[in-house]
Amino acid sequence: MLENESPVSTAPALEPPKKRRKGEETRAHILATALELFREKGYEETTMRGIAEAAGVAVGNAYYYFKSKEHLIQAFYEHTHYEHMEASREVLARERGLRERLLGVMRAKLDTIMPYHQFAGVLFKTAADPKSPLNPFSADSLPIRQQSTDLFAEVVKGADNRLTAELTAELPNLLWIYHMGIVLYWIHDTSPGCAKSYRLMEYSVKLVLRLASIFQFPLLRPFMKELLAMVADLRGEAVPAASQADPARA
Amino acid sequence: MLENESPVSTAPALEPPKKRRKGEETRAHILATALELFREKGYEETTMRGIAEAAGVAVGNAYYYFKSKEHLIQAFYEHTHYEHMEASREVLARERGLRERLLGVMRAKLDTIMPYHQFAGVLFKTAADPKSPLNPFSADSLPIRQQSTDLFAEVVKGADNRLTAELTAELPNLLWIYHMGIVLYWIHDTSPGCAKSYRLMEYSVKLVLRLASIFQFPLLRPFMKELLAMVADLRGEAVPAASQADPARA
DNA sequence: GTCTATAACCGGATAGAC
DNA sequence: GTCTATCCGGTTATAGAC
Repeated sequence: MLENESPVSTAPALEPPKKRRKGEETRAHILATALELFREKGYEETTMRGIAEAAGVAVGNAYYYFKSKEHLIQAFYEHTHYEHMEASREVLARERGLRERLLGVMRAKLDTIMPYHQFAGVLFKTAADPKSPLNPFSADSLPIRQQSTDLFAEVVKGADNRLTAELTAELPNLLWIYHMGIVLYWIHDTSPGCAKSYRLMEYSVKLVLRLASIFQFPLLRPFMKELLAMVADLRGEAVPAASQADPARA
Repeated sequence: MLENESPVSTAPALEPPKKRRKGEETRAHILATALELFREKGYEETTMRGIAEAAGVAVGNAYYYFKSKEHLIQAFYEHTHYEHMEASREVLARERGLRERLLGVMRAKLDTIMPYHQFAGVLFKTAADPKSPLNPFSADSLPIRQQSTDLFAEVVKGADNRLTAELTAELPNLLWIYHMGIVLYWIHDTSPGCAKSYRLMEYSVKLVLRLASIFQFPLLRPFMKELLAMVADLRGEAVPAASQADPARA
């Protein structure tokens, strides 16, 4: 025991510990091959046998790295998520106006997912199942959902606009939902280049911000407070999760 | 030729033409058995072989009546749709206020789908795929979608409230989308008795109507016109369909 | 046109040997 | 970590009976 394990806090070597390296490569290679085939032939038409063969591995090996065909999608989903975070970073560093920031982040979202439009339906198909780990509300998806929500928080916080505290607090969640709605529209959008989705996005950003400012009118404040209270109530506990069931009454 | 065919416009007999009758019964029996099994064990766990066996028919026969396992869901979907139409009829005959009418119709919607909450996820899963005939925007779903939209038109038209003409024209489509959103929330709702979905529905109905009346203010009319124009633009041509491709430039 | 029975195909998923 | 063999279930095909 206690051989030369725990390479965690050693020097930032260019070469990661010899262990793990091979596996990571195989994993990445299988994923890349799969995504390529998905783009070429679509999701349903691509078989796990086909992926394994094209990647030069055995079927069982593909399953060693990805628990199921759907999990390949999850990996893809994470992939575009990080691309989006990256693209958003630039926008947020550049823009100070709330409108420009939100617009930029939303445009970046559509831009990063566009190459996958043809098999986006499958993504959403599996994501729509409440029992699927791919479901954006699931515990498995929490890290990514949290990052996305934080991103929208950053959109709001870094802007020079003034908003009420209540709205600032709830807006990130509302924007996350809003962006899911846009993606949902995009999935069903058959217009050339998904031009309609872009138009919807641009218009609705304007709309959202106009609504936000309208509801700042003192006359409408109680209205907004009620709305935000409702939203807060209806959010939360997406999945009971399998963690220890605490029998203590809260 | 021209034997005693075309029983179409004869007397409204209680007994339909002897042909077809048996088949309809078998079909209904298979569907009922399938839905029962779905409710008992869930969709994935129910096999076509199991359905056939429980219904006392051969597998091939089940496929004779339903092109695929998914098509059983479509049949179920139509089933609850008609139940909803039925339940709504009563409400609309009784109520005259727009709020009460919309509330009643929406409540009826949730009530009719509640018994199927546990496998509703699968329904939506298949429905979310743009390529699936189950997709609510597909050509296959057009009849039902049309009926639903007409139902919402009836909600608005039969009410004693005054709304602008533009709003009255577009509201049915908007309400249809709105009701899909509520159903989407419901699918992911794990609260006891889906209480949250009912709360969301009741609150959002109030919200929708308040919004509608707010946007009638003369000051906000241009805002609303712009919004409605956008909605009209972004709606339409869901699926290119396989009908004759007319090469003439419009 | 409705139905049975049975075998086969295909592809996602798993078991267990190396 | 990687492989081969196998299972399982949706789906199809066939061939025939009422």
